[in-house]
Amino acid sequence: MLDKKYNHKEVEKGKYKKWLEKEYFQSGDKSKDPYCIVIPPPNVTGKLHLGHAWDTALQDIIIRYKRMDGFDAMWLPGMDHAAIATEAKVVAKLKKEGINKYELGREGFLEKAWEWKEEYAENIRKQWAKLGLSLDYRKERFTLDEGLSNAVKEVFVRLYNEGLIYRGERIINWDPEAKTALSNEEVIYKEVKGAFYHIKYFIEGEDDYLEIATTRPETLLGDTAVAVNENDERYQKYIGKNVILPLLNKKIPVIADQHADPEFGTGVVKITPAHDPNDFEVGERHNLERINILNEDGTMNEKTGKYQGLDRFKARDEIVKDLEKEGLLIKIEEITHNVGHSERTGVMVEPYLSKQWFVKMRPLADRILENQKNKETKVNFVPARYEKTMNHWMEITYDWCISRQLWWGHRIPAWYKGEEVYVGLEKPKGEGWKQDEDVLDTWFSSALWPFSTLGWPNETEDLKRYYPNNVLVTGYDIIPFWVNRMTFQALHFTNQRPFKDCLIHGLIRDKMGRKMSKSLGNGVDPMDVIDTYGADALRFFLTTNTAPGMDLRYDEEKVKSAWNFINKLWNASRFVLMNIEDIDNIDYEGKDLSIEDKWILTKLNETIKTVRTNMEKYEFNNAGGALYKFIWEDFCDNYIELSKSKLNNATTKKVLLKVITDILKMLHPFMPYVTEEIYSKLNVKEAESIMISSYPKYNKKEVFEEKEKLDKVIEDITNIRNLKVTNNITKEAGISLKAEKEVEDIYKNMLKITYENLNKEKEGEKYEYKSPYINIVYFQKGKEIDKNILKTEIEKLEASINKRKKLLANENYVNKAPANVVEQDRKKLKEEEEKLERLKEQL
RNA sequence: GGGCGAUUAGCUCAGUUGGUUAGAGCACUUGCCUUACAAGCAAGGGGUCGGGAGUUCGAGUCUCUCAUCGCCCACCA
Repeated sequence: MLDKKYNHKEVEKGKYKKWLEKEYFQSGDKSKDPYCIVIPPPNVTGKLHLGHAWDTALQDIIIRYKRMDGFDAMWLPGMDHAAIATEAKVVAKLKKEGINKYELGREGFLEKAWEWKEEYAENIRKQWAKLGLSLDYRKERFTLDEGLSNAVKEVFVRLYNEGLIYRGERIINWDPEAKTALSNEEVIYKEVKGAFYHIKYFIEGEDDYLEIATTRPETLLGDTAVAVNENDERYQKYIGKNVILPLLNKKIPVIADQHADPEFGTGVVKITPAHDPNDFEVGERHNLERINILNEDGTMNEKTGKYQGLDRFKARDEIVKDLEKEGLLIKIEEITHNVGHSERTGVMVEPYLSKQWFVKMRPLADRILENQKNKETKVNFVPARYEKTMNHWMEITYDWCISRQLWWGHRIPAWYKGEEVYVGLEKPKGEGWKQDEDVLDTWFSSALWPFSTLGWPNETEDLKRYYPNNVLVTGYDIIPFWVNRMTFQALHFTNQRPFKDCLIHGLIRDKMGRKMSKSLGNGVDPMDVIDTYGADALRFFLTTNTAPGMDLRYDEEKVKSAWNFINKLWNASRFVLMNIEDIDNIDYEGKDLSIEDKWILTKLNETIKTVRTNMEKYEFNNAGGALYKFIWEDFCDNYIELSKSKLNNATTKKVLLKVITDILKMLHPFMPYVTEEIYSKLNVKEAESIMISSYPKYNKKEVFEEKEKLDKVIEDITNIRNLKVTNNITKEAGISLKAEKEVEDIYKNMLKITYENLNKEKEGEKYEYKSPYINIVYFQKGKEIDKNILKTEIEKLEASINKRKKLLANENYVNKAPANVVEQDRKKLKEEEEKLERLKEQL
């Protein structure tokens, strides 16, 4: 028997371990159709947050549903080495211990990083277990493991040989804190206060000057030209002349270039090819020298004379001071503008000239855009609008900078000897080859995740069976980083989409709608929530409180509400278990079913249909809502109450058992622990675990037309209760009752009418309620009847009838609206008119 | 500047291809310790769907427009 109250800690205890021991999570039954999800690999940088809990709960719901529904369901776990993020953490940890990364050296550092990885991976597995995720751990992968590293190398080499990977000197986004290049996607633009510094650039040998505005005055040390637009009449006369670069007193030319916009600022632009992507292009066009003025750590380098060694911001201050001293500073105009920051370290990124490896994106992106036009082969986004996000990024894409000046990651498979470059899977033969020191962007390996985890480039059984994956579940913020890249790599290397569907969810926010972040300190640890309310309540909250693709606010009250729902389920189950001890099968006979049995079985089947439809559409909010309503209202409030007077009837008991079994099964993907606990206590069950039982199927034979009748009876009961409450009818009131035989007891039980008060006295005011199935009168002495309520109701009803009559008199409506809709209206009108009759009689 | 989303009850959110009287949870009112559950039961109150225009027999739902908020992208010398 169940305890009196639902206790999530007791319920969850030991279950996950048992599931693992029984190997329920394992895939591979070849007699079934395959269904595969690969987990978005969490970074081995720390704890899982609520966003992970949400993301994985969604996947677990899908995979458990599919497993119960007869698929060979495979959910592949794994983790991401998260190159820059992890390296930053390990560096910080070492720093605390007084160890410098560079003193440690590459090998020593990697050893520490692997130690870190093991520790955090184990922690993540523990959290997955707490959440109850049915992952097939035999398939677990790590982006840096041998197989995946081979896949990475293979892809790099092949793209290189196809001309889709190249090495070149470009302006990239430089993170001076992590001392590495970043991709455009890893740069976050934030609005900051800054200034336009207006500076005089004197014309060589003249008293005249050009006024130039810049937000980064320190870069003037790297200027190699000044540009104006050739159509700009103000400046045409200067083209071809030289200006004197302030502070350095160096001659640089005035050139004509379309980059200078006469409408913007003063119309004159300083050109710093080594520190601005646009200027870089101008430099290319005019063959200008590229002068890099920065060190890797963001300090000024040896080319900057007296400023050498100063931090870039300190140097800016000094330069502005010096300009002012020399009378070259015209004004400082304060502005707010968007400046790029590193996604990981948060520092301002520096556009920086550097030799890096790039993926040539245009052909790969076009492949996606082309493929998305084909309904049969495209990635189906849910909600569909997110396809636009992917397409948009693919339309504007830049070449992808993939090299990172880090140690933790896949080392670039390129070797150099003098001017020679060799790219291959292995070190080339011969002496003197030196491998590239850099590693690859972490997303380069995660882009291969859907197929590299299944064994690609080898033609493995798993790859044949589980690829493409059925669905990928992730947040919309990850589309540009990951979904896009998986898609073009998959199309390029496997000629298929990586997954058929892509279920997108939003971001988790705090109760006030703010993003959860460390700096705000508003983060919620899912493990704390599980401790307080249990994994089942957390999962139900996360997956049923929002429509697909929308953000979700974390609200403890709602988790509590989920807990209450589970407690309700618990108690309903308790009631059933208390009363079915002598039942050893659920094979009831159709002829033995009462009207209430038929009613609940019909409702059950309607619910199964709705739930299944919504599970297939990933609309778990609707599936959860339908279950909530069915369980609480139909089953608990009505069927259980109705069953209480029939507990000596074996059929009633069997129906109770049948319904609670199907309820548990349908809820299982949402709340695995509690459903398993209750299921284990059932007398009759098809499997030793609910996990491997079958998902309920819609059964047309158990849909009965008597359902309509009981719906009406229940409506009557509500109305009669309302009549009693609004008129203060007491227990002592006399009752006269006439009801249809089949439903008479239902009225009596639900209205708590006993023989004592039936026909007891028939004096006093009459309170009457009539319907097709019942005619009941309450007699209460010494009370005036408040007929106002009745009058209002009649007025309302009359208004509704008039409206409907008018509608049905409208030829346009009758001719154009679907027949069933019109028929519904006619039926409704008839009912309303009958009801009006009855009410008028009572007046 | 471009795109996307949101705007529905006091709060947080649903509302599927346009079709009865727009739903839920929490909060609120009233009455109940009825032996599955007081973290519960019963009965209620509360919104005209951001504003405006249009299409339609019929609009929360489709179109246009305006407003506010949020996100993404671009610009930012």
